[in-house]
Amino acid sequence: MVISASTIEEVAARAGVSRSTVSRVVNGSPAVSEVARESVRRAIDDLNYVPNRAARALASRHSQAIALVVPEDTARFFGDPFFAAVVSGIQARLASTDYILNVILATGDPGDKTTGYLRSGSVDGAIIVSHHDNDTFIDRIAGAIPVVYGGRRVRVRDEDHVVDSDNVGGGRAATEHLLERGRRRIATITGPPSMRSSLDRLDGFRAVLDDAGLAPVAVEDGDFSEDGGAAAMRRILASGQEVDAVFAASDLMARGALRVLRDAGLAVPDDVAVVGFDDSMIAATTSPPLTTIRQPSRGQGERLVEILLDLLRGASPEHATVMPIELVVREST
Amino acid sequence: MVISASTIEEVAARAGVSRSTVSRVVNGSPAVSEVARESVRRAIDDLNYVPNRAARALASRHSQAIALVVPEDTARFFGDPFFAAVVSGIQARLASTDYILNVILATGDPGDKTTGYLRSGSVDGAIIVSHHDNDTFIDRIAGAIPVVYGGRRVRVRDEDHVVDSDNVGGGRAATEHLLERGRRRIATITGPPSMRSSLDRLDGFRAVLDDAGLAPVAVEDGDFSEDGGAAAMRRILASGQEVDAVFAASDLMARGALRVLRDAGLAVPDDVAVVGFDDSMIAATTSPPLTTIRQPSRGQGERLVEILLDLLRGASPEHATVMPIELVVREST
DNA sequence: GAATTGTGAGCGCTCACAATT
DNA sequence: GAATTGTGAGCGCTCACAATT
Repeated sequence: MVISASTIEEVAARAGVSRSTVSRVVNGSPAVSEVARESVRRAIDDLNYVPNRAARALASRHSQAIALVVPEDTARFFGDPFFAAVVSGIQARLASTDYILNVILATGDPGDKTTGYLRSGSVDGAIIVSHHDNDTFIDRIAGAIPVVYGGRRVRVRDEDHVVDSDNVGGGRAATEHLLERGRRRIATITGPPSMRSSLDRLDGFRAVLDDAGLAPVAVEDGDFSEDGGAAAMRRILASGQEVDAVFAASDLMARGALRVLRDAGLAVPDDVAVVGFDDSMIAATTSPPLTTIRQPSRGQGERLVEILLDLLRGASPEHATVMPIELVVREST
Repeated sequence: MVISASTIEEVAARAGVSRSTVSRVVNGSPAVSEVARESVRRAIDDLNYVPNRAARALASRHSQAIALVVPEDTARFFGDPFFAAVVSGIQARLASTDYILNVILATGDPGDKTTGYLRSGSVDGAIIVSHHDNDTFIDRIAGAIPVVYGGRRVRVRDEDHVVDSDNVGGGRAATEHLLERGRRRIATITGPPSMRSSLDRLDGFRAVLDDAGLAPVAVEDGDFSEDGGAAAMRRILASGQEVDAVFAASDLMARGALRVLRDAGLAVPDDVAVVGFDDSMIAATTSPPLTTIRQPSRGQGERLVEILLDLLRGASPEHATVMPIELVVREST
């Protein structure tokens, strides 16, 4: 049963006041008498009035909505608990504001429909996560509304507003930990090279091995997915090289690797030590529980919102925020 | 660099035509000369013009957006590959239309902000998935815009438009399969009782056992999550009862159960057979690969869109669509 | 008369300012 | 003069209809 919506004029008529007074009540202006406010409130209840958002946006030039743009494969976005944590941080920080969150899935090249939507005033700003090097449509969005990026872009630009984790530091910490455990034949499973976080974690990994005078046993792309991690692990084993440790650049890929190691009859950590990245919800429930690099995913979501809110109110937040990482030792190393 | 948007009047002036002609070109009307069309196109390009969606919505009374409303815990929504499949079906079916998808996370009681947004003309209709019995805000949405439900509500209402799987049939098929395998001491791990799909799958399970003159060894709530499934399996084992089979009402819960069984030193399927539900992406990669009930999750997403599109164009689609299920036998039974 | 184009009104709000108490 | 209220214009489109070729 869809009831047609009532308008501000109808509410005004019923309450015996003008359009303006209704608008003031709806928007919480203090410049309204108690009597008028009460009468408007009653009329709003009686008529089940909800302000028309398109009209409000047109007049005020603000939509009070922000978009979370996800240029990622749906299965990957949903499959990775890292995103769940970021999103819940975003939602939590937004709860106390008047902004509503609008999740826009922009798999592959989203085309003019999605790009146009984001440029058309439907949202006041956007948070873009899990972006890839070849996502050119992003520039068209950033040319129209304020944008904050979760993770630096592959081509880093100083004018971007970015909330990133210390991925290089995380790659370093994971690798140093493996060296401390006495491992010397270390492989890594990376994220896709189209993402800065993949490159940074790999850089940290390589730097530490370099300093130790070692070379990686293998560098395999696991595409940040569980199946990709499993496939990468299989390739590493199939190459016939000896391996005593693996740094997987996400917990999900690490879980895939653990599965393959178990199926191959290799013990973790006795034969092969494994370090993940994220410390997502799944890290504690793999078998064995996963040593990993914690990044504050939820906090990253909150920070993304804070930067965007600053931008929307015309402030000048810092361009690059780097969240600290931390090694969490469990039983896989 | 945010550039302020140009308007239809500016495009008209530059192209040397009226506002109306620009509108016709933008909206693909055939009643425009080639010359005018070309000149408008150039002006649009030059000015980087994108129609203001709020103005369009206000004038046309259509937003060309539909919402996917998810009254579900963020971690659960993201963690379950079933939703990923439904969402990708929705996106796929929507790709060929002018509608944009707006994912709205409505965890817990979403409050007036979200409800108001959905009632305010921001979207033309809504698809609601993973709804629970106590989600009262749903009625307020359904009173304002057309709504299609993914899954029947706990209180089934004939006037609702619903796309559902044959959950009772799925529960039956899973249980019959276990009986055929010679199992007699069968437990079930259910979804939350606030969801119709949980109740239906349990009904199918009970009916088949009843017909066979058997009683369930245990009925434990696993909350449709992997950890919930693991905890439920632990409770079943701790009860000390003999169990030779488990029907878990989702693949994710089944995976949790498999983990607990392995840790308890029980072999699957030799000691305990396990059937899941969904045939989601993870079913084939558990160890052992999971026997499960396939529901066409992606197809369900597509169908949800089709029903809603019918509603939006004023047609009268059928109220209840039931998607068929199918037993998929792998190695866990 | 058919094809193309433009005009006027209106969608439902906000916001500046004037008017009223 | 301060507190409260209302008026007019305008946000950027669409849509019916009239005007033009």
